[in-house]
Amino acid sequence: MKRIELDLVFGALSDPTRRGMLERLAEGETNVRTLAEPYDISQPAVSKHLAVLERAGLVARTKHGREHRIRAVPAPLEEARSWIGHYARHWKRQFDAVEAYLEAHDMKTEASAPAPRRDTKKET
Amino acid sequence: MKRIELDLVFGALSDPTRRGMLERLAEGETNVRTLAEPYDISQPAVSKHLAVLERAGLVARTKHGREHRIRAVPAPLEEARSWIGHYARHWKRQFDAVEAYLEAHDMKTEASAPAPRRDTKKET
DNA sequence: GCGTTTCATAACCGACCGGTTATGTATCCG
DNA sequence: CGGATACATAACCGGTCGGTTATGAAACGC
Repeated sequence: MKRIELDLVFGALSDPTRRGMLERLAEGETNVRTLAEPYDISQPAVSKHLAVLERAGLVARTKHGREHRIRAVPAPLEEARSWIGHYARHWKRQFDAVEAYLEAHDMKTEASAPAPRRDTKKET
Repeated sequence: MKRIELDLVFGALSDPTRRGMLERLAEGETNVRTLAEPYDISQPAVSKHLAVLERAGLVARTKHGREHRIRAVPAPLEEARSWIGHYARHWKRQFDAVEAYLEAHDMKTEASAPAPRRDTKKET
């Protein structure tokens, strides 16, 4: 369930136009037209991008007459950041260990050691 | 250029199988078969997922004989996290302001005030 | 050498994505 | 009222995506 949400959040972030819109929204609420301004795409394309962002919960909409004011919603982003952060810690540790190993054995650039010096203790 | 990279990173993260693989990689390097084990998909499908992760720079590969040892690479994730973090600060501020406003005016749930009490000073 | 294992590549399929044009629906305004 | 403005929706199109089966290539082990 959370999985699906993350799918949508990361999926929404994978497009530069949508990221650009979110960046713009950091400056404050705007209507759709203003949000679309920097991009050389049709108005329906903008509506679609907004729909994607909305489905992911990244933006919310408040109708003011014929205008739709769009604002960013930080919660899903925090979730995404948290996911990354949670695993990044492990990865970093892992990565550092590998780096240290390669460094120590002077094996940078493509390992593959075909005839291994068998004094390495096979660390399962 | 960085834009394209972020596209790839977020795009790679938008799939639950690939996120699962990264989670698994937090526990350490593995070969492709082991990485594929939890998923009920064909081996070529796994290869494709790995290719996506590799293109995004999230994963690196070292051939050991016929095995390909896969490991996580933290750098692109840090970049993604940093992007989120950079704008999340603004969004949060923005969001809190809006929340406070709605709270103060008791306007939670769908605003749109059709017949506005016209003592509000029209704040552009 | 030969079968097995590990993985990649090719070709194909249905679904979705990002874009378009055309049209519809409210709302504002003169 | 009627036109203009702000937006959504529908229908379509080419490309990518996630999956498949079939096949290929390289390394291991007997």
